[in-house]
Amino acid sequence: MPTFTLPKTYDFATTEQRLYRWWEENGWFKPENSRNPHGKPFVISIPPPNVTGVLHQGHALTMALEDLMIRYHRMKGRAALWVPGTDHAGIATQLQLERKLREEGTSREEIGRERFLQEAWAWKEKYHGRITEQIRRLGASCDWDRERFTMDEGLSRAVREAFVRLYRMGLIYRGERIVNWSPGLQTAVSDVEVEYTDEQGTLYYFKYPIAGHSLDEGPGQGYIPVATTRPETILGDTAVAVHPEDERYRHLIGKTCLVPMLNRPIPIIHDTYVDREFGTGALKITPGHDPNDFEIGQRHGLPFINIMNKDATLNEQAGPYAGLDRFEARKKLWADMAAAGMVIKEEPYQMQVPRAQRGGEIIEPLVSMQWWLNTDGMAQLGLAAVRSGRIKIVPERFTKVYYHWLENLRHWCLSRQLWWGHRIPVWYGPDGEVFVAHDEAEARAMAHEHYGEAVPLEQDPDVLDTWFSSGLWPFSTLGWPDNTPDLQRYYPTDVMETGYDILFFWVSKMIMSGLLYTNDIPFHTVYLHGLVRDEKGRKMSKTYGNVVDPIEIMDNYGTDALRFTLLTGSTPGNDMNLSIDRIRANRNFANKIWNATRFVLGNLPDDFQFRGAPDPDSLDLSDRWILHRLNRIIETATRLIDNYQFGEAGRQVYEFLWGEFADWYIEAAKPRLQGADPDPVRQTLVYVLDQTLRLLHPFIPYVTEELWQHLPHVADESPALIIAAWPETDVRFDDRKAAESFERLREAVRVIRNARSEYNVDPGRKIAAFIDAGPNAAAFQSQTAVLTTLARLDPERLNLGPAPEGEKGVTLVAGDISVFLPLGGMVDVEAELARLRKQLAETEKHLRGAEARLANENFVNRAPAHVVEQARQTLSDLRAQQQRLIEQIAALS
RNA sequence: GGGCGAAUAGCUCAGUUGGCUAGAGCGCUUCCCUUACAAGGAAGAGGUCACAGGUUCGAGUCCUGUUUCGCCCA
Repeated sequence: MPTFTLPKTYDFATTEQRLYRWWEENGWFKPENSRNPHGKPFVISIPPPNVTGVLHQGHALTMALEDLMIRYHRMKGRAALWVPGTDHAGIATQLQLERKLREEGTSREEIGRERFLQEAWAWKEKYHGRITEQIRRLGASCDWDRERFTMDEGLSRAVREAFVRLYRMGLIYRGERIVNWSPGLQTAVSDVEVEYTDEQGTLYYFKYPIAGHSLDEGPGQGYIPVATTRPETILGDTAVAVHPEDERYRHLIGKTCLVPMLNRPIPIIHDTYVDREFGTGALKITPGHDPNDFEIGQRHGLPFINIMNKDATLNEQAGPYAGLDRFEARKKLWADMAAAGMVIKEEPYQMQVPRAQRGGEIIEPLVSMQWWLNTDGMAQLGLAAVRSGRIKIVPERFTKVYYHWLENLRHWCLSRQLWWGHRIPVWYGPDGEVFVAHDEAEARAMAHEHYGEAVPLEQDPDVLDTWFSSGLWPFSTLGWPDNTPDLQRYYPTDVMETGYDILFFWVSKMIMSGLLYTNDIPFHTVYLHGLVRDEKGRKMSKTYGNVVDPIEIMDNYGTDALRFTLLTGSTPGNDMNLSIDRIRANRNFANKIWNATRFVLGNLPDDFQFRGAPDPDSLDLSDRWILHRLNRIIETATRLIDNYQFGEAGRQVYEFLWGEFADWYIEAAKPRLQGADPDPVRQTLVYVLDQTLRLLHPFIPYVTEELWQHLPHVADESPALIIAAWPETDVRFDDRKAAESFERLREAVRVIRNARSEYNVDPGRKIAAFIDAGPNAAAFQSQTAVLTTLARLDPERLNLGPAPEGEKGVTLVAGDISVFLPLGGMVDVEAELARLRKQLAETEKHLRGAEARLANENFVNRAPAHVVEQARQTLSDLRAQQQRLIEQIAALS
């Protein structure tokens, strides 16, 4: 009968690549080939992974979520477009490359900028394929013809255009301010690229000598006691500050101190910023090397002294300490001060140490000349877009975090002293005159205009922060600044899905720049997912060795298992712990679907004609039940996905397919397939399976597509599941009564199975049964074959009616159904009585609760009608059950 | 210091307009290689939903406070 055979287990390894290629070759990832090519688009821009990076679970989760949305909307008939691409990741990539150069015994300085960039592009070309290949493996249905790279010519033009516009709007300026300096990378980094870690440090207490006095005169006379965590910065002090109301030091205000070892005179000033409780209550002020001191310095007109070179060694301002590394200088200075009698004490101190997000080295605050973006106005735009509801953040609680961040946003340091990135479009004339232009030709023209003759120009050596270009991503990838057809059709995009950890880095910047350049929101919804941790909740890291490699998981368990685990194991905005056990379980789920399909296919004749939705008049009770349930699950899954409750949607369909379709409907179908008229059950099997595969496709695209290809279809059906229509409920199949009757039948089967197990009835043995189904008698009558199969009853000895008088056996009660199994000698009457009395007691307990609830007028009046109705139903069920139990006990006693 | 999240079965987690006798997977116990699937099937044990109050006819779900853990910001 079967037209072919499928292997016993699902072999994902031979399936995945083949299907992905097939989808892609047929152009089904392109919006132009959707069912409604001119319909409403649904667009996602991929969060571009680092072009030289490798796939980790965070990417896998991102891709799973975005592919789910894209596939769902594609099936719903939207022209779905997922724009893929990669990021040049300035710092990360440059770090990699410099490491490589070091291994080769050279350095970027040695080979020079031009060769370095050649190497960088070669490096990018080499690794670009790896990450995009890995994204493909995850089944990501993005339109590769539209792939972009942040340093493409087009996107680079967008970056220059954005910079020039901002400059001409007066929002970009060059200024000497305090920055976060990364000595290893020798570049400035922005505030968000600094992470603060709690570390055990030391608080150094020392004597700040007062000019004209001797240390021997003691505190308040000869010196003022000061504490610091970074003694080397003493060399850059330009004041000592005390609180104006601090009685201990008030008399010293206006006097002069001498910087230890340098003897540079500095004033003692007062400022309410000083915390009298902290340390000694007197604060050394180093405007050149501390952000807070910088502000105090500006307030008081203090000079700032830069004591450091770019590599964090001290410069000539540090006098005898010039040339020393910052930490050596700390040691040496402290030792010298001790020798000079200036040291008071050292205390262990828990401090927050600023470290580079990339690389982890200690960040050094220092003053330097950089390009800055005044974000004040943009921040207001970004705030308004979310406050007004034009942009929605899911989960909603992150809006508060977003607001707080934008409300306190400081100017953004745009320039990086790196080579890999977008060169800042600024040219300088011989006298330092600044020309900001789209390209060199324009700059020359401007310079010519300015000087009245051609002069040599020099371009700013720095590049822009990577996030400056990724901030343009949703529209630069569609062609901006040109008003391309893609930009017109697909912008604004719909959903920005990414990790909550880059809300500040990226999401906020896209919103601000989108509003500024395109005068529109870049997307209407921000969906934020959490971090993927190991199964014990630890952050995955190479040093811990607890990294669960997604590639390895896909090799061992298949892409669908990984995707389903990530999708159903996470809730929006919350971290998830990824466990292999769960992946294995979901691999088994794929196999279950596989085998359910094998069963269905194996029971279709060669000439089977699938007619789509079954004819309601031909249906049996079990068909009506499963079709009613299918309607409910379509409703639920659709609603949940529309509400971004992807995990719950997946779990619900899983339950439906395994717990209802496979465990019950297929089992109930077996006897009918051997019966006189198997066509209705075949039609229903195929129909429900087809619809369920559709519901699962966005979660587990491979196994569903593979199986769907084997299913029979109606004539005008789409060639592939990927572009097939998302299921819709069919009101003809809403049949609550049938569904409830079948639930009763399941209940009856369950109690019989339970009794068989309790009494150790041989699993193979077919037993007699008397089933009194009360109001469901007719429904049960139609299902005798199902009953006998599922409960392993002897068809000859199945009686749909009350139990015989006086026979020994087991009585089972479930609601208004009672079942009698004449197990004769196996039964201990006393034990039976005890069991029934126990069940009666339990029933009556619930009964009292149900009665009390309904006796409460407030409940009946205030609760919604369906809840009251439900309660009444429960009550009547419990009463029927009580009645049956009382009867049975009486019969046995 | 401010903000946010988590706390539910031995373990990992669901449970979103408050309406169940609180669910799943794994693990555990018993039985079954029944012609879709042993990556499986059947039955079962296991939970005062962190704690204390409150709102409500009704709280795992809402409010207040407390404890523990985690994250973000300063």
